[in-house]
Amino acid sequence: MSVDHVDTGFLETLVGYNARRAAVTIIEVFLQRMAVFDLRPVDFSVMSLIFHNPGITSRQLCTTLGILPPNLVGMVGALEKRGLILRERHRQDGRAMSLYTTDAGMALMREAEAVAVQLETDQTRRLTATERKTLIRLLQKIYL
Amino acid sequence: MSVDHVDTGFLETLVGYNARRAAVTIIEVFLQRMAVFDLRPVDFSVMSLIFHNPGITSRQLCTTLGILPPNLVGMVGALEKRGLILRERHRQDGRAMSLYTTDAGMALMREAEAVAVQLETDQTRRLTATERKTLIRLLQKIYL
DNA sequence: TATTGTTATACTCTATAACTATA
DNA sequence: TATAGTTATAGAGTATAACAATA
Repeated sequence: MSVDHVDTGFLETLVGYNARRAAVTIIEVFLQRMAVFDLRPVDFSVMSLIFHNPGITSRQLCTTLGILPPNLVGMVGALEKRGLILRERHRQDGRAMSLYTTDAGMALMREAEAVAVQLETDQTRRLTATERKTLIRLLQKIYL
Repeated sequence: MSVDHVDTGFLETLVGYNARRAAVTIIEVFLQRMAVFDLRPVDFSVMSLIFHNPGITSRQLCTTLGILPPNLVGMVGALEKRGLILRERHRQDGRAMSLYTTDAGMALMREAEAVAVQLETDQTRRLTATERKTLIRLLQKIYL
């Protein structure tokens, strides 16, 4: 026998379940709208951090975003190949690489971040401005 | 040059970014504490839905949890092999499989859900009971 | 003709080990 | 001796195509 209505009552009492479902829902739309920039969420995060933190190192990117170094190499390489970022040897530490957005990278990110802000508005359309602020504050109380 | 302090200001204005970070933080602890039951988050969700919806079909599980049918087969097969669930041919629809938790499965889920509830309390310890309720309500406004 | 479940398989994402260059 | 970056590779997670059985 199947069931008429699936009872998700218990799972919906869990913050982890709800946070994951909400994140997945937003990421789906993110993927669609960022396809024009050929940026996955992780590429967007990496570009945004380099954009707002010129000279940030690969290690700092990994620590901030929870990416493992071997998995960042390919991403940064691809972004450099596309002419969106530059890699320079760090001036004080010859082991590290300093990352910068190129003019093309900056132009792309200005557009991409505007799309992200619009997407944010659309995806939280059922929330008031106050509720959206509250939601973000409560989420940060969990992971920060 | 590296940067002294990484500015994550822009990313932190995005609900999607915050929801994902919060979800990942909770899931990390979930993995640790559910290891004793040998249940990943997806296994827990599947077991919980079968537990609270006896007779639910594979198709209903897939639709509810956003899992693709080919990827559910192995999970259900493993849970059956462990003696936690039973699979029966659906009585009205010979194509479908009805799923039920065994006594062992029910006993396991009573324990596992108690651990999930405790984990919930621990992970949201910086939130008041009201804030936790608000957080869940706002997240559901996004994905439901 | 459509749907449920299944198999096989490809693709992506994430994780581990080991190496180099530098500190 | 430790750290930043890199390479190669393994493992986990997710996706598509095609099929049998049933509706």
